Amino acid sequence: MDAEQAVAVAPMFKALGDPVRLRLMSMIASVPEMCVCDLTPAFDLSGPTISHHLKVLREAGLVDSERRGTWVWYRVRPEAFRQLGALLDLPAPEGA
Amino acid sequence: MDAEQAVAVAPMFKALGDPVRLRLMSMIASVPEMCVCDLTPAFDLSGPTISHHLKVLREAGLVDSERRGTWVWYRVRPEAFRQLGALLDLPAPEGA
DNA sequence: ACCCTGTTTTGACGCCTGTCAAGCTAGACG
DNA sequence: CGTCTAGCTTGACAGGCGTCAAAACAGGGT
Repeated sequence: MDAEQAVAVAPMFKALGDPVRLRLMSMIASVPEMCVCDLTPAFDLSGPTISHHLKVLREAGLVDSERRGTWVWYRVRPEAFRQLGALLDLPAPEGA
Repeated sequence: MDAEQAVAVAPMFKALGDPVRLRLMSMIASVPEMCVCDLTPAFDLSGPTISHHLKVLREAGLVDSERRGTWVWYRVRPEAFRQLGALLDLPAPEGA
């Protein structure tokens, strides 16, 4: 992996490097799409804080959001997941 | 994924969420083990800074280090990689 | 015992992050 | 148009992070 690719991919890992965002990601990935109104009550955090975390996930390219009427829906961007998964398939060292 | 698991795993993603650490990890994972003396010159950073990043990777459980004589050698902890990879195999949403 | 090289620790600095309160915007419904 | 709800943005604050210089530590060689 060269420096350029590292700079491109690191933000995705960084976005997942917070327990709240990891749970948000897991919840969103477990269904085709998820309403913010169902995400927020799962945490002991203010609405703005959840909104902030969702923005981080969005800007990392991990999720997409869409407003439909009153509610906003989030879904995962599967190509981002594939990119991360491919990176973790690094050649396993001997003795693994 | 429950909150407890998220708290346990997030530090691994967080450790990979820096371009320097991602490259370090990639370099270490590409061979059975890697000497710090070969890692440091690959970056335009001071020795202490590289040492700091290696410590973060170590404390996240991603690598192990061992001093042999003059030099210190790093190698990946494959079980950590497997744990991360398993998490990224989340059920893909329809329309992927 | 002493120094020389390789690595880590400590201390300090500025920037980034997670959080909340308060204010703002978008859409639905009278 | 007014107002209600859902969600986002802004501003502020404490704590964390990346970096380096300086100092400390570990081994090997002389």
